[in-house]
Amino acid sequence: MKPINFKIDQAKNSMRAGAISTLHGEIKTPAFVTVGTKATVKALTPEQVKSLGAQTILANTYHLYLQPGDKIIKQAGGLHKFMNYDGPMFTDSGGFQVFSLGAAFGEGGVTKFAKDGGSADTNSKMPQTEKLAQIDDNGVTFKSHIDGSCHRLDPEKSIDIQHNLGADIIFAFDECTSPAVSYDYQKKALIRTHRWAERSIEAHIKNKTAKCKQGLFGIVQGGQYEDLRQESAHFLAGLDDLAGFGIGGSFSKSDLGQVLRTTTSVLPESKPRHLLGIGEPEDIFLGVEAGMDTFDCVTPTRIARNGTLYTKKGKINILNQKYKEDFSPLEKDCSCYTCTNYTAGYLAHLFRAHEMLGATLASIHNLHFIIKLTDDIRQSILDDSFDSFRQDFLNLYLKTKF
RNA sequence: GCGUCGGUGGCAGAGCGGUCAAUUGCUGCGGACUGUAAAUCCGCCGCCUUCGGGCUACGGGGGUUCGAAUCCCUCCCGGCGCA
Repeated sequence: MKPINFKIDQAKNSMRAGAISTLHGEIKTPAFVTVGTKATVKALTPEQVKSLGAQTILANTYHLYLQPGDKIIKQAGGLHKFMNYDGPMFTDSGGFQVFSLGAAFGEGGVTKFAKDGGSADTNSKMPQTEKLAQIDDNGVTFKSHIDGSCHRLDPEKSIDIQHNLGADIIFAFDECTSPAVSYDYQKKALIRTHRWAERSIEAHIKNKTAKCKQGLFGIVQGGQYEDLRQESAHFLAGLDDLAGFGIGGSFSKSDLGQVLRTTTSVLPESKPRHLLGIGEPEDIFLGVEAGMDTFDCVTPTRIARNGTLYTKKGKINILNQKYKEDFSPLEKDCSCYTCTNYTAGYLAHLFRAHEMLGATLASIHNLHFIIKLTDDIRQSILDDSFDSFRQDFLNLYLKTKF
């Protein structure tokens, strides 16, 4: 029996509405995957995560390996038991930390997205620091961001850790590249990631128990280059032991949709596709249209903790003066727990007072917003009304964004 | 009343002759955040500005000095001690 099954309920052009079934339940797609890096969705209990409509959580290999250690989580009975969450779970392989603690470390403004137009972002400077990750063809040497101790992660180690963690969907170890890197480097990294995918598979299928419980996804790389994306998708499509695909790495915002379409056109329709680390509302529309099934992103919860909230009319900053005396809900017609029980003025107070309930209420609202959006997108595919839904949503959302 | 210490930008609190429109923290006002190094980070925060600079400022007034938030005199206000 396969640990992961994917069925398509409705497909139109390249997009589809379907369901991924796992041993811990089903994920109706397209779906937003909440991020719970360290076995916790920051500021929320798993019960809150569930009750706001989330279907699944993604945790992180590198972070849990360092703290508390994958052995401890195995001893506790696995990730689900450890954090008291019985829904489907993903674990990322640690490939993103190759980037965030490597190329991007100490580089203010370097993100997965190349800045359109190439202007450097001077708004978020961080002190120049020695990189914490060094890559070679066999793996990555990390200096722990917690205590500076030295650690080695490679495909076998990453898969071993992910076996111990026990998520339903696990990812092959990959190199997430910086968008600033040259074509030649992207290609080099791509080839390395392919070798690592083969090694990840080998390590996975060797473990008979894990093989039956956990589905392994390979990760497509290639940066913003369509030919590299295609090459990568081709390669991974040929690996039968993969249960699905992650689309990783860096993009340029202006041609995200195009690059994704090029990629998915090569991937088999029968397997689920996860877009790693991307999840602004406008990106989800692009992704779904290009045939992506699931999306994880830290944005809803991170910006929530920093005081930014999604509304149908765009993002707002609750710290802005005008919300101090606004005693209506953030959004009048929002059905989330926060909006049905609290006012914008109360949230503004909590954030000004640095009260942690603010982070909780804001996270509930933002996750509800993005999850409801993906649910509505799914429904619009089933109803064959995706185009008009997208147009109505984005007209309102982007128009008042600034 | 005498003695003594002190009065600095919204607050706290540095500075004790030039490099001071004045360290720093907080508050205030904006902004950023895309597989979480993040309840974080970045700006701005006397007034005016064609962003070069200009103007008024460290309790009030007077003085010393080329130059004072910084030294002296005096007044006002506050803390403490003694009557």
